[in-house]
Amino acid sequence: MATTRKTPKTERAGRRGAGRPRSEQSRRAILNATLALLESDGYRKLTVEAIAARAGVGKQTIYRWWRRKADVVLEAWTDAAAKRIPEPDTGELAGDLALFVGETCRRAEQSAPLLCALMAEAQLDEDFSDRFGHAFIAVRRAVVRRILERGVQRGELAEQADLELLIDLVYGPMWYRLLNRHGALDRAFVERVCSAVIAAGRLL
Amino acid sequence: MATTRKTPKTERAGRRGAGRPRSEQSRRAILNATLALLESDGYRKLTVEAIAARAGVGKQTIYRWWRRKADVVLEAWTDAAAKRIPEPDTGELAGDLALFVGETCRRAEQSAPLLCALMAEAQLDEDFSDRFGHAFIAVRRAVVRRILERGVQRGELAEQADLELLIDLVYGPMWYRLLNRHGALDRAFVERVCSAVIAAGRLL
Amino acid sequence: MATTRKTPKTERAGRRGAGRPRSEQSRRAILNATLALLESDGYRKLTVEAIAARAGVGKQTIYRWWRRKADVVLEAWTDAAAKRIPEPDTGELAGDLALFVGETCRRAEQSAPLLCALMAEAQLDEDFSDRFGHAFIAVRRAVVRRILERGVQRGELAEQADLELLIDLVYGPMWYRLLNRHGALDRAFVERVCSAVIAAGRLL
Amino acid sequence: MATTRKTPKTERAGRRGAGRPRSEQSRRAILNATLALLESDGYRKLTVEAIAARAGVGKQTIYRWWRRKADVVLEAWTDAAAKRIPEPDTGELAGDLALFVGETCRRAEQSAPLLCALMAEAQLDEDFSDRFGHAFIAVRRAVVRRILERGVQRGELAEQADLELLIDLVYGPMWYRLLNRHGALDRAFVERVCSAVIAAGRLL
DNA sequence: TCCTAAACGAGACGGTACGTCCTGTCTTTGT
DNA sequence: ACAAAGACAGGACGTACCGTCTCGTTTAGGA
Repeated sequence: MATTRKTPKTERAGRRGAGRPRSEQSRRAILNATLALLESDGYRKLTVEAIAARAGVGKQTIYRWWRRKADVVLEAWTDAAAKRIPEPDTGELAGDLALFVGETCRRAEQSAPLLCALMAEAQLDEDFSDRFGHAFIAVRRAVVRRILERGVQRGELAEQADLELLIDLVYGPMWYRLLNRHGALDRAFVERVCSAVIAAGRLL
Repeated sequence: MATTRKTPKTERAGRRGAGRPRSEQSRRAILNATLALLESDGYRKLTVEAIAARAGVGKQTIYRWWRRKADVVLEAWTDAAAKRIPEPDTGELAGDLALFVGETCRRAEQSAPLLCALMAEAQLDEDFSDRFGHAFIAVRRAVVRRILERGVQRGELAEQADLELLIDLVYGPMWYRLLNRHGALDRAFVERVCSAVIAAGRLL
Repeated sequence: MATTRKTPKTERAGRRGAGRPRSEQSRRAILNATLALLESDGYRKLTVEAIAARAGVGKQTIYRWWRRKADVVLEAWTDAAAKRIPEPDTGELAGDLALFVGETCRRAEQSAPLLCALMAEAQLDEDFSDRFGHAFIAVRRAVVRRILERGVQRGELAEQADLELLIDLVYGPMWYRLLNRHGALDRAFVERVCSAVIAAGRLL
Repeated sequence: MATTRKTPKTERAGRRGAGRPRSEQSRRAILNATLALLESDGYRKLTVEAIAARAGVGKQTIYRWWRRKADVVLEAWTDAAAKRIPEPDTGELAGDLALFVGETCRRAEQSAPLLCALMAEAQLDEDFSDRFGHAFIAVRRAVVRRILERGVQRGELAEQADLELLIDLVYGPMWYRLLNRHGALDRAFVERVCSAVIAAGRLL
């Protein structure tokens, strides 16, 4: 996904200017250490110092490539869950939606603490908020938008349906449950959310 | 709202034991300083030390009455936006919902940064999460639940409608927009969310 | 000796205003830790972090009261070698000088590494240089000056003798040997330096 | 002066094996940058990184040819003040001493900060201390020794005079004033030091 | 003329210590 | 007994340099 880096001097692509190149090994070590620490201690206790120590790396090497802790986490998670959720195309809105929302919820529930921590960080840092919004939220919204657009073309949704709102109906309840932990993202939840979205999309 | 205090020694009511009573003046100063700092610098930079300094108060006085920073913020906001949203009862689901959701969104948009900070804090602190969930989220969900239940009784919603899910459809998109700032909580949003909720609630 | 402190807020004397008073226990712990570490590892390896750790003290507590490492060392040494060298007054210049220079050399040789480190630090830091010059060098020069002045009064030295230069003849060779380690500060050295000073002081 | 180098592979002389030869241009740039930085910021802030940056040179190029920062400084100064002080031989001790001490003080006062920095470094680094002692201090002491020895031969000094001590009387006060900045190395100082040395040397 | 080898600039690397900031607790004096 | 003041132990922060290590490039002989 390539969360934007600091690009310290070199232009990132093209002219592999002078100087020792970035160590892929260190990058991996940092990302792995981050995931391991997240797993064992949670985001609150995750410190840059701990990551550096666990990865056997200087702190500077972290700060050189990531602006803040949350960026490391974002990249670590992105890297780990690299395989995108396949964009389904069953030829029918209900099917597409069920598949996609189902898979999304399944994965979200697995990574719940991490996702919540990222969302929290986005609230505390303007800069990370942007990165998170663009690299993460927006990408996922786009997938749903395409699914819905196909539904409009097939006449399964109203011509003038407010797609942005429908997308919010898909992701809103999911995040709301994730963040507040008052309900599971189970099969029933998925079914009903999908039904609600389709019902709402049929109205003008 | 009475966010749970530490109630340091005295049982809060009854025997107003000896000793200097709590200074209401300090309490106000702390709450005001908190709001002022939140406004000017954002939650990230809000520190207990800064609050104490701004309020002209010892740090201990803060720790004596609130367990953590977020509790102060919660009380500050509760205090400021004290007047509850009236629970409407127009005799019709659509009307009740429109009134309540409209007013909720209006207020939420005003206090957006503060609400987001509280939600963020809830992700980072188990303990505060509980308090936030019970004192805040749950209370507001209950209002919507009562509105919906009246709708069921009047036959405006299906008998077996999943009220929990409908509540999520009310609050989910709102929080989602608040947290991600990708859309406004305007009149159109309110209308369409209400329609969607009602439409979904008519399905089995 | 009271190397000038930062005097953090309170005026140091007089109105012992509110607030927790400075912990004498921490001060002692810091000074002791400093001496112990100096002894075992030398000045080069002496770090503020190590002092704090060894003393069981927060780094802040060190920085609150001393501006830099060398100030701690200066105070630690001053404190330890507190007992001043007695200012001799035998009624005869040769005797006074022999006693004082002898004792000074004896002690200097004992604390050689520490003294050299302080002198080195004074070269690297303008600010410490002043403190060292006034709190240390000047005090010791004054003692010699008084001894010499009594010699002048008794007619043992020329009326117009350049006392400043004579003092340099006393301390110069001593420091020179300390810093360069090319000769001992032994009995012979003391005797000959004293003779030289007196001989020089008899010339116009 | 040839401060000992690392002699990186090549034996320095003889078989100038293959490979790119050392860049005299870089050497000059490093030495100049060092002097410039010393002048503007003082020794404390003189870092290898800063020298490299200012000289437009890789850090490695510095480490390849000098073991530590102080060695660079030593060579920079040696290079700049390259012309040795001529060893005077007027046929008379007083004259020789006056000439040599006068010129030495004149130059020392010019380079005072640099000399003090070198002396400081010698206190902090065992290894550099040796190099400094042998390449610098000892050389200068030898000159004075020869002057004094001629004085002994001519009968201007006592046969058994302690020459080592006399040398300390020459250099000690000078260094002492340089390091403590409590007095100038002016004409009067030179005269009186010389007189004192001769007077002391006449004693047994 | 090419080949080999060392030195070059650049700059990333693992580290260490820095000096600052904030937390939550404590110990005073003052009311 | 509470409050303001402020020192305390602790711990993480982000930065500065250290001395080492690759890189790709340059500059000499020697083949």
